[in-house]
Amino acid sequence: MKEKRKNTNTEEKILAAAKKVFIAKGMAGARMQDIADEMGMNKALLHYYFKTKEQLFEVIFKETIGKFIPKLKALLIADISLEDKIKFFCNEYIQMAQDNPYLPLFILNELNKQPAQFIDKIFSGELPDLNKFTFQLEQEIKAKRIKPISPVQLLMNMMSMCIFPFIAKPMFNAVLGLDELQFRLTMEQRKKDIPKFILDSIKK
Amino acid sequence: MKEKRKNTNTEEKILAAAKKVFIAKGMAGARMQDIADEMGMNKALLHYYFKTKEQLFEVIFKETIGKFIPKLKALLIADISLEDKIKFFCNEYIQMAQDNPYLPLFILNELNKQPAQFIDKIFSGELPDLNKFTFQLEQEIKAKRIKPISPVQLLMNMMSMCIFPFIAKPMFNAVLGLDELQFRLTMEQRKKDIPKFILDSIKK
DNA sequence: GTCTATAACTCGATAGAC
DNA sequence: GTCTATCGAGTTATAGAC
Repeated sequence: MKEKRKNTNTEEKILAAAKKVFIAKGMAGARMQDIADEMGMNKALLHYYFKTKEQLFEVIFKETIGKFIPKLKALLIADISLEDKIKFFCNEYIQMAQDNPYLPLFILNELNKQPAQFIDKIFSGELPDLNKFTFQLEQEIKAKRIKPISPVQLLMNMMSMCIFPFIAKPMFNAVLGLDELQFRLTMEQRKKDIPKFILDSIKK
Repeated sequence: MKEKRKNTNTEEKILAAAKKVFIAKGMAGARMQDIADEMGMNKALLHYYFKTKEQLFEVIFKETIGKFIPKLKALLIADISLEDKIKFFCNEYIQMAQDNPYLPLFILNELNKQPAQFIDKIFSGELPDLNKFTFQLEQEIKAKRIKPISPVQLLMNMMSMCIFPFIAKPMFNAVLGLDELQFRLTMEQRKKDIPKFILDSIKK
């Protein structure tokens, strides 16, 4: 009983420390020693609970991405207006990146290394359903409420504007002369600015 | 004479092999062994021509990126209308990515590993001058020809929409159901669509 | 369960033969 | 100039004491 309790407790501490380190340094950059230091215990223990570094990472990754993807899938088929969909989408996307700054670049790297397998993994074998979104868009266009635009171009624009700044953050900070705080505020602002930018462009 | 010829020849072979490997795996992920294998010779030779891995990387890097950045810097301060600037910028950016499909992700990875040094390297110590662009934008806003928008948000939007699709290509291809050809055509289309999308959004 | 010590491995770099 | 063999630093993983 006592062992079980301790076990669980330590396991959680490891996961918390590992998440912090993995997010800060990425899978390749993270050292098992860093994780041990972060939790104030020793390396060997990590291997006792999670056989390999790979395995430990896998657990963290699945937990982080596992919550986010279903949310996005659900949003695409939700029963709300196109305008709200765009607003919620940008908000969720940017918030996720703010909470997990290292994740986007990591995902893109894995994606490019093993496209098919990786897509299968993150979407759990079921790609998001775009029919509803496409249909909504077509309806708005037919009703002359928005200008003609393909769902492909619209989705590309929306996702790009939300995520790319996080990946290229050091460059933006340097070129645009932002510090950490200003960057954070800029991205906070973009939760509203991107939907507005998009809607200003497509609305008639 | 013979040695000199051989020397140059081998050096070029090394550079070609190294470029391939570095771009595919990044500085940290690349192995000297991989490069040696790629050119069908042995590791020690690499160190004979380029003392360290770092040095070899440096040469490749400068050659690859060295052509593109000055073009962009020049464009920002060019004496053309804001509208044309946006059009040319998107065109150049997308064309570069089409010609070097692996370069964007490579650059972003290196950027995130060693932000300060990397920025110094790619901009050769001199950051792009945004004053002219900012001034032009302000003029247009004052003249009520375009809606208020900060240069930061505008540049972020523009760069994001041009580059991100190349980095996330496998995901877009899967989710949006595109094949290689359709993707290429989509990006070709975006050379015109992105400027239009931006201008539709900000023009009054 | 947790620790210390160390084995096992990876990889950049060098020595030295040809 | 090119090769084989090996060193040495850094890191993951394991053995074994407590």
